[in-house]
Amino acid sequence: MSDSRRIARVVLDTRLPQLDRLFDYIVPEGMELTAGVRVKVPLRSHKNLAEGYVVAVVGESDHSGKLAAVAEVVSLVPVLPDGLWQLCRSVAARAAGSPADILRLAIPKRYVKVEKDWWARQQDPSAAGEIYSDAPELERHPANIVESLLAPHARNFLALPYGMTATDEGSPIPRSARAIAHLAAEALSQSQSVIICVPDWRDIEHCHRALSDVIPADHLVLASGDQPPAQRYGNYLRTLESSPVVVLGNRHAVYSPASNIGLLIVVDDADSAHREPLAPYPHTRDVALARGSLEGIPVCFAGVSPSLAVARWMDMGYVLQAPVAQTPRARVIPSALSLAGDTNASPARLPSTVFQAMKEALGHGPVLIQVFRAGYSPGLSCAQCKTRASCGHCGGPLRSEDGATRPACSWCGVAATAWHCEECNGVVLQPRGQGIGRTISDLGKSFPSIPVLRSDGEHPLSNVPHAPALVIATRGSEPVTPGGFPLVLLLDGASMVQRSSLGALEESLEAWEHAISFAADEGIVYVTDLDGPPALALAAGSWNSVIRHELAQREALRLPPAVRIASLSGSSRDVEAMYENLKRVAPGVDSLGPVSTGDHTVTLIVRFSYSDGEAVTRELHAARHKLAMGPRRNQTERVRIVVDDTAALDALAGE
DNA sequence: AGCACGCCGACT
DNA sequence: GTCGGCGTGCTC
Repeated sequence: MSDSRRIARVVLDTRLPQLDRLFDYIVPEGMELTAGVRVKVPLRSHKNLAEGYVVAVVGESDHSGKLAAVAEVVSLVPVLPDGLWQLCRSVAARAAGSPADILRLAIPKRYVKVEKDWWARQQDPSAAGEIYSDAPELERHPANIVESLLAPHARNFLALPYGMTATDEGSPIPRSARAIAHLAAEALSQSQSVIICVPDWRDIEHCHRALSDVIPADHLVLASGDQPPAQRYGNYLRTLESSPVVVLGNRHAVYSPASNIGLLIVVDDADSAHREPLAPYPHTRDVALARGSLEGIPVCFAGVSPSLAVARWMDMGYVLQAPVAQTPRARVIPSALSLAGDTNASPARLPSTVFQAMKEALGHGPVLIQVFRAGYSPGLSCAQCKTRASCGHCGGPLRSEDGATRPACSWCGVAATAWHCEECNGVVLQPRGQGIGRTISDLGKSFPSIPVLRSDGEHPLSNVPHAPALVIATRGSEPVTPGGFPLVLLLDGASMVQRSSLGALEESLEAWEHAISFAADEGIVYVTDLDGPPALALAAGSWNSVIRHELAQREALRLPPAVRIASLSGSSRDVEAMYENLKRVAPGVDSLGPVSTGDHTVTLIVRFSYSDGEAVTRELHAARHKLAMGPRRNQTERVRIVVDDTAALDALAGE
């Protein structure tokens, strides 16, 4: 028999590292099957079927043993095109993980009914969508910018404008969203697809409104992790069609298999929502670059200011800064939070100038108050000895949500009923530090006739009317208002930027600039409790010197993004052994730690250069494989490996 | 993960 | 004699 036989190479949809390779199966005579389709295949026994995807159909197998046959084609839809498969392999390799884990992020769960409807529509030629011809009256980016952004293999940073504008229907949207929408429309008018990855649903909402003005509905597709799964699958199927689309979504959208992609846009890549929370934790920024180089797709990072990583790439000439016109930015004034003894302090303990400005602004519009985090105070401590209060259950920090309810642990949520201090046996808790919530409740009392609107992660507001109100929002949850806020208050600046986290500066910067961009053009922004270079940079609207300084420091200290890292956690012996192996394949690596992270486990952070990246991640992947294959007397994996794990660095740096 | 294969203790 | 424990290894 021979040349006529077909062999399907299958990647299994499994979480097991030991099955992380391709398996060959005979395609039974007469079975309809192409590369990219979902299949069921026998594994080890003939009644045990595993799901997988056909990666290729070939004539020969290099497997010496006997081949089993594909048991079933789940559906004929080629949900895993070759380009996506190559991308998943590349991303997995970089993170020392399995392609199957990336596939699970990229391809949504199948919905039979949705797929049947879509399939029927595909077979019906009369239902074909119109060809998109030209965008209506675009506020055009200068042609040379568009040209350089859309050039094959281009990598750019696009500085987005500040301030608010409105859709055709009059709902307020940030100018940045409109700038992105118009860029997408330009590419679509050249029959090219565009992928836009934004951090969260709020940005999706803004961009969607902006896009709806310039893109026909049947060329606009949402690809977001938090939409209903059936709808997500339907949208995924739409992107498999050949007509160009604009795909708007969160970090999952970066994998979208849209055809003829002309531009891949990553918005606000400093936002932590771009870091995938599932193993192997790929970052949209890295996936985008991998895709750019694999497929020759131009990549554009966009934001009101660049992330550290992008700033570094610009320094290296790896990413170019797209030239854009200067846009108006609200006036930013840093001011110190008044202390209790300050005679000029307002009732809300704000400097009297700020208080006066609020009074004035509240005469004709809403005032936005950005707070660092939810909750009444940043933590509780023993009233007697001032030791930080921790949970008797798990040792996590105790918090009191609004100052009135019983304190609870912010890690495990257990209420602290009969709390007593570990140090001095005191039983009285008091708020630690200033407590933003207190400032806010004081503010509320100072303006008794003004309504207070709250917006946080759990109860977000997307729009507030342009009417007097105190709008209190946690960072990232700020609503917009028509024309922008006449006054914005950024509270608690120092504690935001002084956290020990490696991302503190970057995240602070992004949160502040975001809030500033929601202000009116003629608006004023006060930042409380912040001084030094960040305050100057915020006032001047230029972070250049602060970012350069930070990058130089990271370079000197050998910290990301100047180097790459991986964390190894497990028994001291296993971790050390793995580290020694790594040093053999890449002599340039060095380490931080090990530090003890729980009973009998230590965490070691391995630092390696970008040029060693391939060797190091390959070795880590092999080590993971070996661990899975080895004896399993202890159910849990013996060493936990996380590549580019900056959270581990934070945990190591300060408790 | 499952599931088969394999090599020691108690059973009709 | 063989039924079945779970320790070890492999899955096209």
